[in-house]
Amino acid sequence: MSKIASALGVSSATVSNALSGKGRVSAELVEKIRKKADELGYVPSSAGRALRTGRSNVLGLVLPDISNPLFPQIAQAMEAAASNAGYGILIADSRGDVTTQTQAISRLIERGVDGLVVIPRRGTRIGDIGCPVAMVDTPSTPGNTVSADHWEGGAKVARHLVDLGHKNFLLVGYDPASNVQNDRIGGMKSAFDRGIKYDTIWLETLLRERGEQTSLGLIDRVRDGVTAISAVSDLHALRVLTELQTAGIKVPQQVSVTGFDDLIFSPVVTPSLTTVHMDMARIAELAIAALVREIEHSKSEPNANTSQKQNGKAAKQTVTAEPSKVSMELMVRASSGPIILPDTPILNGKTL
Amino acid sequence: MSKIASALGVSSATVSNALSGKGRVSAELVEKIRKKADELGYVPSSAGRALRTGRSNVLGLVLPDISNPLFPQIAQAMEAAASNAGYGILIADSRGDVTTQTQAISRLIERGVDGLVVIPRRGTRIGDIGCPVAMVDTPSTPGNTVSADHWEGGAKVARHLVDLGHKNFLLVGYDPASNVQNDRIGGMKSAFDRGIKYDTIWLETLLRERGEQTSLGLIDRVRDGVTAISAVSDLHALRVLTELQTAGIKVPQQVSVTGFDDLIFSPVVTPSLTTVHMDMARIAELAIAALVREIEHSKSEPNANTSQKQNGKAAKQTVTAEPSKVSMELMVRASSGPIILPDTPILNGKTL
DNA sequence: CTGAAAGCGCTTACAG
DNA sequence: CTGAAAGCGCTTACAG
Repeated sequence: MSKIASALGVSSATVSNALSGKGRVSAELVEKIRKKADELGYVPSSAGRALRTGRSNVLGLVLPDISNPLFPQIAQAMEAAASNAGYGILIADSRGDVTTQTQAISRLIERGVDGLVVIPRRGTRIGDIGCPVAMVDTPSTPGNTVSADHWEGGAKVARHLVDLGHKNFLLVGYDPASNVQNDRIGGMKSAFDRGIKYDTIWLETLLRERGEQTSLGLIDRVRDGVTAISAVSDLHALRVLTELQTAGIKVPQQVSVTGFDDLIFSPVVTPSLTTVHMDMARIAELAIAALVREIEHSKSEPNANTSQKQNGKAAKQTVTAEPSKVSMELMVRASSGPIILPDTPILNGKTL
Repeated sequence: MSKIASALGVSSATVSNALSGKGRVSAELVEKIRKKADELGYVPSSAGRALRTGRSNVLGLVLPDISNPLFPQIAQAMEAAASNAGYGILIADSRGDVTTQTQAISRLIERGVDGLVVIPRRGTRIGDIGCPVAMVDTPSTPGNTVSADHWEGGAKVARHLVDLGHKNFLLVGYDPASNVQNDRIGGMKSAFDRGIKYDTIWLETLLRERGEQTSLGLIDRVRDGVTAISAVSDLHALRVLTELQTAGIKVPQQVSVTGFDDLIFSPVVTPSLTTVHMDMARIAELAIAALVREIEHSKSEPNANTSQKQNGKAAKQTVTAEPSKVSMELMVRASSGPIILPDTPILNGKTL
């Protein structure tokens, strides 16, 4: 910048004003400065700006588990939303661990992020950390900023299956301690009136005890009359689907299978998977917007603007706007349908 | 920092030296300063440090497509490797587009990254951009820094199938312009000696013409004698697997199916998918290490250290160390095996 | 419309 | 072992 200034014989203040378009510089000078800047390949120093303004224009994204198959959707949506708002995204993986999550948050803060989007490890409360935070979680979790309406999503799939005539369900969860999964299952159950039978299994313990690749014992369930299997994730639905198919059970003619999240493989398998889609772009926009609002706001805030928190008692800065609930969309695809072969023997003698 | 200094009646230089452990401060003073820093909840200003040192300790990660199912593995590995080396990761999605990729890179540079890991859009050459770059691609691409040996991976699966007695293959690619996919397919073919029949299909055009959810016409292939189908990604292998299963074809008894990348669902479907796994952690370590080496190096570099590139002619800074090839590991699982029912009619009359 | 000056928080020679 | 001083690159009142 000083190079541009001296090359043109103007002050760096003028260069700054010209380049930032504050409008206090004559049009022709602006033009000249722009040209020179291009010519010199000038790239403003984010460090200089950050130091002066106290804002880095970078946001941190803390994820419970980057290897989660939903992560691509999340990261992509957050990156796009942040980018539109003029922010960059610094990622941190809390690897499902609460202490790692805390460390990740500290590291991000040390790197000078202006705010944080946290997708918390189940049931984590984030205390005051002296910087704006948007939590993305379930509506049933207090203190969150925005989330999909997982309960409604569960209700939608279940109602769809009930309307198709199904009366005997198997609900498949993974982690019984997950708020999201409990909401989804709760929503499903809410769509069942009397006359509907259902049972719920949670995979986590099952798999830990019997090994990752164990059979889920679905054949027995089907023999006992289950005609619809609803999972809390497409990943589990896929597991169910392929296990049924391997056993020669027809989906959806004999059994309907549904999932959640519209993962990348869901439209691509045969039969394609009926699932519930969340509008991540919207969730991300809301989260980022809440964060940005808070950040802008604290700029004009007159008090306590010393970059350090005062004696460990940081001002409450969690985003306080009313939490937003984003509706979920049912995607009806081939894996769910009316029962076509209800009364024929299910297996031709041999089991798996 | 100045707060700590004045609270203790020492200079900020001493605080700096004490906190950074440079060892020019007496042990007791260091102790006192540390304590005071904790007490005040001191968080060093990354902006101040960056401005002074000229390093942000942040690396940019440019991905062709965040929604790629392999992305979680990549991002997780890069984040971990960077974190271990003391760097943060700023992400940017080039959305498969070359211009977006260029913009993404500029944005990252404007944010002051010290270096870039680029997983290029197929066939992109990144020119001199005035900052260290590590490219992660195929060994067959010139100028890349590190990559998995996709060719070797292809050879490994194919050899595995040949050893199992298969003699008639269908190879499934997606994008015929992808270097990675061509390497994988090339490797497969290299394992076929005379006596092996094979055909290759590329899904991209097929799907564009006939719609995303079209049948791949696998039944005809199998009827014509194909007993092994090898895809360049688990995603396509999954598509193949479920299409076969829906048609009543047994995997692996009648047809073996293999994929690539060991995606999250691969061990979980029935039958679990034989695939080729790449050691992302190692790839990430190598890429980050190359980058860090280059960054550290350019620190001591005496010449041209003016943060701006001189008249558009930036010094060549692409990481030049010999490109590393990381070996790929074959994961033999249930979806591949010897042919058990070679001569029985494949379909019981009805097709799909 | 333009410029001189101060200062954001840090680190690094340089003195003492 | 400790301190005074300079300066990284920017922006923002404040004068003119």
